[in-house]
Amino acid sequence: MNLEHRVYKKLLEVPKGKVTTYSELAKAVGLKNGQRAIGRMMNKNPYPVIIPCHRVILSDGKIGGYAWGENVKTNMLSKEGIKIKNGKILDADKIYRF
DNA sequence: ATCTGGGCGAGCA
DNA sequence: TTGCTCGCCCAGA
Repeated sequence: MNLEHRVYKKLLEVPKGKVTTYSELAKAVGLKNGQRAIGRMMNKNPYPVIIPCHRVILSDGKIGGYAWGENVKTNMLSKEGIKIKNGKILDADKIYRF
């Protein structure tokens, strides 16, 4: 199982209604400062439907980018119960920690 | 609030 | 194989 799959699997641990950060995810798979690497993997996500890559946000609470459009990402999160304001989540406690 | 350098890994020449 | 670019970033100043 390569790094990408480990990342995807970790991401699947994040329950609906919660989100995680690139930083947390990176550390969870053993990367100290591989946040950008995580982002790249999400961008090249081979399973856009089964992998909830929209549940990954920036460590400062901002939504960040998204291959299909940041607005799409924002909408999806809203439907899952995450409150978003000006591109940032309101409830920091919604962030899932591994 | 803005800028900056650092950082990791996949893809392609 | 080596080298370089790019991407949904981060922490510090």
